[in-house]
Formats: sequence, C-alpha cells, structure tokens
Amino acid sequence: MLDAIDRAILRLLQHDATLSVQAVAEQVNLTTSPCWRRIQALEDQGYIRRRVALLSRQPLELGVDVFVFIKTNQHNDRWLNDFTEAVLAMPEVMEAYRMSGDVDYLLRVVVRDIDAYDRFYKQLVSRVKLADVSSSFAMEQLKYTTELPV
Amino acid sequence: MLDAIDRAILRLLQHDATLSVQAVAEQVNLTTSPCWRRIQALEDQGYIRRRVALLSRQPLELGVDVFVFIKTNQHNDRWLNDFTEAVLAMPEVMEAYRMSGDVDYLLRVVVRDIDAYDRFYKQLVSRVKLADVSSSFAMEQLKYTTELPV
DNA sequence: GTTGAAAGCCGTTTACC
DNA sequence: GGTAAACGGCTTTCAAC
Repeated sequence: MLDAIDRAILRLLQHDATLSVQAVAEQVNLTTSPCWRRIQALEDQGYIRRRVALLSRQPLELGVDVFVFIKTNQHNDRWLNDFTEAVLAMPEVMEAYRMSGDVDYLLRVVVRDIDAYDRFYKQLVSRVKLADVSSSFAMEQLKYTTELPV
Repeated sequence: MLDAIDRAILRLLQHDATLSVQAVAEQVNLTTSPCWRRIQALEDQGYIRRRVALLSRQPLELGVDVFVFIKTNQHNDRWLNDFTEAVLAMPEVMEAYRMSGDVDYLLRVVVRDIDAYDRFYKQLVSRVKLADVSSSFAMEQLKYTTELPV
C-alpha cells in the first residue's frame, strides 16, 4: 500500500515528469537513492503507467472538441467489439465511454474544424451501425488535466 | 511551420516521453544533434506543452468516471469566472467544457465510488448556483488517450 | 533492513565543421 | 545536418546505522 511519501511522489511526477530524481527527493525530504527506489517500485507495481509529452492544441490547429452521444439497438458482444475496434482505430477519438442512462456511448473527438468533423462523422457511421447519433460542440475548454486526485 | 519529421517526432514523444534523443533520432533517420535541436525548437515554440507521468487508476482506486451536465440561468462573466474558479480548484474535475446546445457545461469527474461522488456533488452545488445538474456514470472506459491526431 | 555517500556509466548538450 | 567532446544526472554498489 502507498504511504504519504509515495503519494507525494506520484503527485509531483504526474505534474512534471522532467523532474530529476534529486529534485523529487528534495521535495519529499529524502535522499536520491531511497527516492529512486520508491519511484522504481511505483513503476514496477504499475502505479505509473507511462510518461508522455502533452502537446498544445492551438499551434497544431486541433482546436475543436466534439462530444458524440450514441445510442445503439444492438446490445451484444459482437457489436461492442466492432464499435470498440472502430473507436480505437480512429485517432480523432480521444475518449470513449459506455454509459448508464439513455445514452449508450459517449465520445470526445478532437478535430481541426467543422469540416473535419463532418468527414469523421461519415467515416464513423460507415464503420458501425448506430441507431442514433447526436453531436455537441464545445465552445471553450475551461479545464483539462491528466492529474488524478491522489 | 512543421515538416513531416517534426510531426513524426511529436507523435513519438506524445506516445512515450522516455525515449532518448538518440532513439527518436534513429526512428526519424537523423543523428542526435539535429534531432535534439528540433525537439528543443518544438518545446520553445510551444508545440510541446509539458511532460507528465500518467498514473493507473485501478490501483489508486479511482475507477469511477461521472459526466456532469449543467445548465445555468446566469449567463454573465461574473458567474462564469466563479464557476471556472470552482472547477479549477476541485481536483476531481479532470475536464470542463462550455458547450453549445441545451446543456451549458459538461464536466468529467473522477472519483473512487458513488459516495465520493455524492460528496463532490454537494460541494459543487454549494460553491456555485446551478439551475440544473444531471449526472451520468460511465460503466466502462473503452478508450482514453492523450495523443492528439497530428 | 534501510539509509546515505561515492563512483562508473550513459544520455544530454554544446562547440565546431 | 553531422561529428566529437564536455557535462550532468542516473544507476549501482558498498559501508554505516
């Protein structure tokens, strides 16, 4: 189980993965070598999944978020497999959830502009049978973080 | 503007930021030093926003995603500021969007369980006046990526 | 068994072509 | 864009507690 120091290390690294072991050690009042062993253990035990670079969307001209609400009438494993494969294969789909309630699936899609979304949409409905699809555009992203509340 | 090599570098780094400069260089058919200069430039120009560690949710017992659909009746800057400050301050809110359509705002909230969501919910409605709030729980996360389609 | 210091090693970074 | 050398941090080992 994790103690307070492990949690502090995780908080630091999910905020900034470029921190040197030494810098992390200082912030948690440890010397480098026990701190290094803890980080190693957190990786081995799977608490740290990966380290990635987060890009800026504005200069890449990927400013548009679209939420796609999907209903299906085929509630079986085969359909779910096909649908899952389709969303995994489409790089515009950043997130996909199976939902409770009257919407069956929810996607967050990132595209350059409305035209690009239209192309995405046509591709999606051509790949999988969907009973009902409704799209909502985000006007503004107020918050986006990858930092879990540990 | 970005050429094909810069885009390839961005794709590699947003997938795995632990790649050494040498490893990236090999994959894009460059030697380390021009590759290093390109990465440096991509950071200076703001294409690379930051490098972070992504944690696993299961061992941290943060398995529940809740989408919160919010309507307000106060469409003014002051209210929006208060709302934005509230969601920025609440670590359970991973994403927040101002939407088009009949829902005004959409949140993705990550919590340990339903009880934790109830506590979050009470805290949220006590902080800001909301006309209508409806919550939808995700049964399953089919996809989650931070990799933009560059 | 755990911590801290010290040393080798490897990747990053810079100067120069 | 490439080469080569200096630099700094990561990783490991070992002694001390």
